[in-house]
Amino acid sequence: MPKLGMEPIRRAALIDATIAEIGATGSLDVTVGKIARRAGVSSGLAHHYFGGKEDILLAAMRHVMREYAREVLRGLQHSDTPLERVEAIVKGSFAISNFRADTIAAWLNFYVLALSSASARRLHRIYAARLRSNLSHAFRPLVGDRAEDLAARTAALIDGLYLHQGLAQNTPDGEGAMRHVIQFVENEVGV
Amino acid sequence: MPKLGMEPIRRAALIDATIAEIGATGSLDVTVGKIARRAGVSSGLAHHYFGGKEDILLAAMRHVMREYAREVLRGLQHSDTPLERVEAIVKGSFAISNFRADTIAAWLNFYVLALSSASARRLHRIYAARLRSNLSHAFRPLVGDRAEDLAARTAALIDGLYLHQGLAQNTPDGEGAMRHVIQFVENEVGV
Amino acid sequence: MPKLGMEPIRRAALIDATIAEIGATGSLDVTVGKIARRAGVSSGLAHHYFGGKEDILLAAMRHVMREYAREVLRGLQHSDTPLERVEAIVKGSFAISNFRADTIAAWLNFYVLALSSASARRLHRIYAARLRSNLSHAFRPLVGDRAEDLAARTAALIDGLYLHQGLAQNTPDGEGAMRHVIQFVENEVGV
Amino acid sequence: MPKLGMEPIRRAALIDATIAEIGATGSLDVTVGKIARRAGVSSGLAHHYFGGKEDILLAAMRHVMREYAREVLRGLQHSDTPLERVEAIVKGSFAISNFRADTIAAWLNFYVLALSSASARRLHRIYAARLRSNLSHAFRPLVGDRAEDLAARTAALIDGLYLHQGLAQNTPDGEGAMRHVIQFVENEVGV
DNA sequence: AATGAATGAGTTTTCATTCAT
DNA sequence: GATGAATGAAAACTCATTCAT
Repeated sequence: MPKLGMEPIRRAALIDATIAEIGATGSLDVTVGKIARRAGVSSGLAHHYFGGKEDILLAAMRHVMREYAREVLRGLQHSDTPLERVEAIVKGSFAISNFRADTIAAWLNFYVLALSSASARRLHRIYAARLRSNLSHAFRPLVGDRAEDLAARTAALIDGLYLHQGLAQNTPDGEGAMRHVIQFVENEVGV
Repeated sequence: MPKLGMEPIRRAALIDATIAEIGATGSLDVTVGKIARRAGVSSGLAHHYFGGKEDILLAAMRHVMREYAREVLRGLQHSDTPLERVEAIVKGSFAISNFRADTIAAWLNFYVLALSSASARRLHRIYAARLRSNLSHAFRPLVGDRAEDLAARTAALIDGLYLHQGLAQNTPDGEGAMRHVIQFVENEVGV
Repeated sequence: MPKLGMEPIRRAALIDATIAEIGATGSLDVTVGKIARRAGVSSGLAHHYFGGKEDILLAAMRHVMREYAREVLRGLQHSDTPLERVEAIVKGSFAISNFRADTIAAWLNFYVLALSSASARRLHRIYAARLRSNLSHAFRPLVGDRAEDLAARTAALIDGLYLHQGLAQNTPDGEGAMRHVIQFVENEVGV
Repeated sequence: MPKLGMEPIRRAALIDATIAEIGATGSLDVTVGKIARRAGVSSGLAHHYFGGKEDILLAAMRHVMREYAREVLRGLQHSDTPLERVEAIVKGSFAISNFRADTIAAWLNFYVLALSSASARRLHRIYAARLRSNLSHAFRPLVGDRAEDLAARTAALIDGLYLHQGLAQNTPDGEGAMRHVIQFVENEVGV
């Protein structure tokens, strides 16, 4: 007899398994079968819940993005000055909850998937726009019209550091990456 | 005697076709058959010359990297001051010869491939080390001990802009990306 | 729940089809697709159950060897004198259950496969050692120290007759082959 | 300018290379390209001289069989008594000129090829008939009407020992195999 | 709900064979 | 005569997806 309310548990398990699997192989050439096995369910069930492989991948990315958004939000709620707001966004990007080898691999693969998949592209645009907008608003009181420009550069730097950390031989160094960005920001806003 | 000296011609055609094909699909899920067809040869020939799919991909990336290195070198030869040297490296990264949609897609896919393929990783390390070293040398007369650090940040910014440009809806804007980096650099070295 | 317990049925069907296919072509240049079709399943399923072509081939041979061992065992259980034991082993080798054109073709191809495949060689060694040991034990009460030597010669004669029968134009004549060996044995032990 | 009289040299080199290649891989899954390379010529030339792969294989086997026939003939010419004649045939079968790992692998593969290839079968029949006839003639003065039967058994034993020696772990022991057969023969004819 | 049996399309890879030069 | 460039058919193998139970 099927237990009631299993669905959310299964979905979560499959999403976690997906990220773990991407982290383990380093690519999206991950089989639904392996994801399902890692989640302790059958491959059929994975399809049943998500529809298809791409949907599983996107659900996993949505989860990662949600975690990231939550982290940033938490930071913003404790920020009073504009500079603190900027730093909260940056810190959220490199908080350990997102900045694990698994998650970084998922992000990078997702970026590249956005080149070929329309739905991934759509999802990516949402994320990118929100990050840009967050940064822009935070920067405006500090640099006025340069805010847009600075937000773009900051976002690029963040993503570039993700790339480098993802490809580095040692464990991702969130602290170090964060300092890079904050130093850059402080230099730009002239603290 | 058979047509002699076809090999370099075929190899070049296959490499070009590979980059074009990656650009067209946006991913490395590109079939040897399609690459070969685009190059006007049979799939068998592609294997004959390169050995296998991964070898074709790596050969294509080596070609792209060589083009990039050539571009940077050309710039460095016309540079007299340290700042000019930095700018030459940056300009090389965004010169139209590398900074086309095709090539950017290849670069991004290559970065992600380095997560899962040992030979891609090896190749990537060589490229990354050279870029870092070039920037570091150029920065040293300007900022002394901060050179290493600044080189890392600059490299990350460059790669981040690649990522953003690759995912932007419009044609890649090398000029704009370049200005971003140069502005960043000038701000950091305090011109 | 899906149809359960299909696995043993499919495996048996695939093994039978493999032997039939080898018999039909006379070689191991048999495609997984053809085997699968003959077994009434898809080629994917054959891989699913066995892993790969070589595994299918080896599973088929293990089946043939098991049948042979069973036949010999049955004979031995009804044997009281040493000579009867020898004859039981010989009869088992040429019993109709093994000595059909199909099976002979499989054996011969298997022998030759053992020249190039380590796992086939391993399997062959097991079979050869068991046959030798069975014969040796049976011969010892009859010829003492000559048992080893005689076992080797008998085994060679059996395999040689397999070869000849396999290549003969008419249907394999197990009876005739058997008589050859038994006559040889009786002559050697001096009955 | 092509040297005159190169053809026989090329053919011989290709035949030797074929046997060596079969010995090295232990199977007939030998590529024309490898054979040609080993012989120091192009794959095109191999086809030019022999027509196709099967023709190369058959030419190699014809060569092996010719060597064997020569060996036997030489032995027969020095034989005076019937028993000496039998022994000459047996010795020829295990003379080092045929009984090398390479050659044995070729023989065994050839036997199995005869199951699926009509021309190999034809060739095999010629060889088998000749061996049988040689043995039969030699046996007749010794055992009269049992000659046919004894020839068949002797031929089977010879081939069985080939099989066993080909699959043994150590270097082929022609001497030992020969003794096995001669002992068998002497026992049968009652020396 | 959940399984896992089953499919079959799609991809890489290998090679005998052909042929222009 | 001789080359080796080029082809393309054939085969193994993988995997997303479907579906009966």
